[in-house]
Amino acid sequence: MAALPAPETSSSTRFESVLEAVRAAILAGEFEPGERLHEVKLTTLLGVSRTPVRAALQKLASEGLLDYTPNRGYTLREFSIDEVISAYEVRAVLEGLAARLSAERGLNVSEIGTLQQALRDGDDLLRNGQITDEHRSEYSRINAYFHVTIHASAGSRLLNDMVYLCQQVPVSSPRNVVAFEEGDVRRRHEDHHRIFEAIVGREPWRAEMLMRDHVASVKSSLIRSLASPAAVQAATKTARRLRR
Amino acid sequence: MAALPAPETSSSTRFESVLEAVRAAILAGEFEPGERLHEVKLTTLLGVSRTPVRAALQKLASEGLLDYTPNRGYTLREFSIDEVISAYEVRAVLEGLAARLSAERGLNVSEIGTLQQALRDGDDLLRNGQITDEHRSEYSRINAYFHVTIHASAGSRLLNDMVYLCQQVPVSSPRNVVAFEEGDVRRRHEDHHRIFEAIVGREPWRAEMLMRDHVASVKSSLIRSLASPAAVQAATKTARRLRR
DNA sequence: AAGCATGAAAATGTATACATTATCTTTGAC
DNA sequence: GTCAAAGATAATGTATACATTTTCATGCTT
Repeated sequence: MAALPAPETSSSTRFESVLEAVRAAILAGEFEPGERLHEVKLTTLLGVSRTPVRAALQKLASEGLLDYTPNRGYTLREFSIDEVISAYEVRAVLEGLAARLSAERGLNVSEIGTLQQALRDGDDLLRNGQITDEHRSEYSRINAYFHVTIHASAGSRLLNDMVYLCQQVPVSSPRNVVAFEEGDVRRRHEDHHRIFEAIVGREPWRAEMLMRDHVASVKSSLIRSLASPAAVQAATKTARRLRR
Repeated sequence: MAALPAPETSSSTRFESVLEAVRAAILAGEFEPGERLHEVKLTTLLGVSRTPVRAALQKLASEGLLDYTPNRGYTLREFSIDEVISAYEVRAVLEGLAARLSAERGLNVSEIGTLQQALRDGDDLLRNGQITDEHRSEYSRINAYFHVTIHASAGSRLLNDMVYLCQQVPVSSPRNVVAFEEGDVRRRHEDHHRIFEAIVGREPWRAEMLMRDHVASVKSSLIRSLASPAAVQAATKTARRLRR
């Protein structure tokens, strides 16, 4: 069936463990926006010395999650709705560029294989009428594979790093597809087919526009769900938790 | 005359001094691509302990200048021509987005003032026929003001951070305008006038396309100068030094 | 001679002590 | 009672010692 494995996640060094622990705590809403993250507190909380804690905080600041002021330490950034939305705008133009570059360079055999696999897996998953939460979560993984493959085929590390940064913005992670309605999922899967077509057909401009609109549509869904929280409550659940 | 002051540059903490010192050393070509940057060596070289050195190296890695592997330290990244070129592609779509967002939001009085000042200063500078290196360097500062103001008016910190990251890629910094031919400088200044017009006139799509092409043209100039190094030797000078 | 195991050297990871800066509390003056 | 100054407290910045890992050289085995 699905030949796309889940990504591995190991941490050997303490710095990495602390990094993930603090990141998880932040995303779980355990800090207020603007709140200071004291090194010593985290130290006692995590049972390690200040050294790996400092390194982790610096990394999180470079990812945009924390603010840093010399001699004053780190504070949790607050993300306004505007910033979350513009993060999608940024991601849209970046992924659009990735699709264009990919179409210009052309895909290699392995990349074509992965994309076709992702398309087939999606087809299979959406074949039957009903879509459960499990389906959505599974589709989320397939979706990630599709996009990551295209980013990689663009051949620009800078571009890759920046897409990663976009995904570090709370609420703008691709796993949020879980929160979308069934029609949205089907529509997006059809987008994938067309985008693949444009890239394989070496149509850079079309690939860029399709991908751009594809990602921007996530933004629209988000705005829609924020406008009517009762209608699609699942979508705002995470958002509210993070803004608390 | 020119009411646009130069940016200030102070460093209070040692971490910052080390950061700038190492960054300057890298940009001056004092390390080979792929070469390791040993903490202890930098320690003895700079007369500080490993702590600020480690912090500086981590920062430089987050900016994309260094690679990091746990337990194995930092190495200087090598930037292929392709990567430098695609950095311009990225910058083009990002600045294009900034112009679009700026046109959508509209400029405030202060921003309009700064942009008009930049345009006037450019007009004055380019009025007389001859353009010296001093003129280019002066125009470079005016150019930076124009672009930075538009980034800021887009109102997205993520976008700002990413444009900054693009500029950290060697050879792709805006100060490279210095290396351009006279016709290029004049052409770009005219671009500025049209971009300003589009933003003030609240034409998001036009603003985006103009800005995108404006930045992409820098890429074209770079490619041109790389193709015929004898013709525009100044442009490649920095590039060769950094790739050595 | 090639390859592998062993151990020494050196580099990075981590903890901790001390220095410097920021923050808070207290005290005094008005 | 309010404000300001001074000291106390606590936080971050830096240096250094120790732990762990990597790397390299040495010598052994085949």
